Amino acid sequence: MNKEEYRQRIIAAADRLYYTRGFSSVGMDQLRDAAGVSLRRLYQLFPSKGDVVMAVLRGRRRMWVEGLDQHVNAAGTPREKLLAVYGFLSDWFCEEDFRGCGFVNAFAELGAVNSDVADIAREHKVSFQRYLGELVERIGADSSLAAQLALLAEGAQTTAAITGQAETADRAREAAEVLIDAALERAGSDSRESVSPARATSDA
Amino acid sequence: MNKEEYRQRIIAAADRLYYTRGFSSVGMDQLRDAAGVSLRRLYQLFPSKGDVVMAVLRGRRRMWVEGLDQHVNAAGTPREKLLAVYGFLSDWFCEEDFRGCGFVNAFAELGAVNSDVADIAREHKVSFQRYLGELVERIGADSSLAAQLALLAEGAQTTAAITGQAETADRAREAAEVLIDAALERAGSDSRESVSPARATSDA
DNA sequence: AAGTCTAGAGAACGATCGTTCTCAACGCAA
DNA sequence: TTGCGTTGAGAACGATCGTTCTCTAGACTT
Repeated sequence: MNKEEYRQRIIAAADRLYYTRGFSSVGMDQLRDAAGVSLRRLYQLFPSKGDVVMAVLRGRRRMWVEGLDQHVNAAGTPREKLLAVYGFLSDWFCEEDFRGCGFVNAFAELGAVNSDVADIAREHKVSFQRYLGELVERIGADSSLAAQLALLAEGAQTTAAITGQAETADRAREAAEVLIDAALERAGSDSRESVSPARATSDA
Repeated sequence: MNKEEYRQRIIAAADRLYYTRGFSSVGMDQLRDAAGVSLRRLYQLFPSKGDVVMAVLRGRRRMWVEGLDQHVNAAGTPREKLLAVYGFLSDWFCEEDFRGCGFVNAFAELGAVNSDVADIAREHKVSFQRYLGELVERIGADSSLAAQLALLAEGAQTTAAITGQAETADRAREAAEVLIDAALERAGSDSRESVSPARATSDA
């Protein structure tokens, strides 16, 4: 077992503990036990708890991007790709230990006293909006649609976390369909003169 | 200065400290200094820190309801009342120490280890949805619209908190207008046969 | 085989936290 | 004035936390 494998073991254990109980509720001793490493090795690989926290958040960022890409790429049309975002959320919300967006939670708990945490949370949200912006561009709708769809996704995460209702993702998806169609209508009536309501998928 | 006045002083100081720095970052000593009371009196009025936290959250709940009511009641038509929700958010987001929804933050930091906190956060979100449900009922749209509008408001709060962009409230409002109009169209074409797109405000 | 380096187990340390206790000062009834 | 209850200021306590240190055992080099 090399250093990188130890790192991954620690990050995986820390991610689960921090996510389910909060950051300040989990001490280094508990992390050592859960990861099955010595305190010495833990501090050798991560000089401080803050380093563990940041490594966990970076890992979560990667997993989010991968999971999202996977769902979006599996969808066919650009419109379906946009809606696949909410399918991704739905799958996530159904996991038994789902407890909201890890970055929102980290920002809430540590953002005010740890600027690195605040920064990565902001980056995460901004890059998600950018991601949606690219998908929105492909269906030929105005970029403001991306911001609207991001709000739905964001709201779904916190609502599902607090109320525990995984179906929240479906409500977000339904709202997204309405917003997408409305944006496409607008785009259609802007470029030409006027266009029939539904069905306005752009090219791939 | 009677007991109730002391309580309010303590709650006000705790609210500001907890909201801006997080709950576990603020100790009872700092709270004592900020509130200008003795530790003895603090513990006399609030037997434990958890009691202060719950009192703060209950106070925030009251302030949220009052502020929301104020904005909504100032609006004329039912449709404007629904949109006033986002005006309320906009004003809030512009406050300099805005740091997101206090209940989301509390849930993120303490919800996993403090069921009272998780409960009040859930109650807060559910009652907001119910509130929107009543407003939605008045414009004659389907109740699913309330869930959609709640997601926008929820997403706006976390997005504005993390990115710092107060204009997020305006994006949410624009999306809300689209969703409201679409819901009214649906309601119209259900009860009658078909109806013109915009302008379908119901009676007061 | 001797010496050197590494690592595990966990004790120890210093800081901080929530909470309680001490003690002196004060208000007030008799 | 004397005695009694209450209060403020802050020391003290016990627990916990992040971090470091000690001690020992084993692996590896020559």
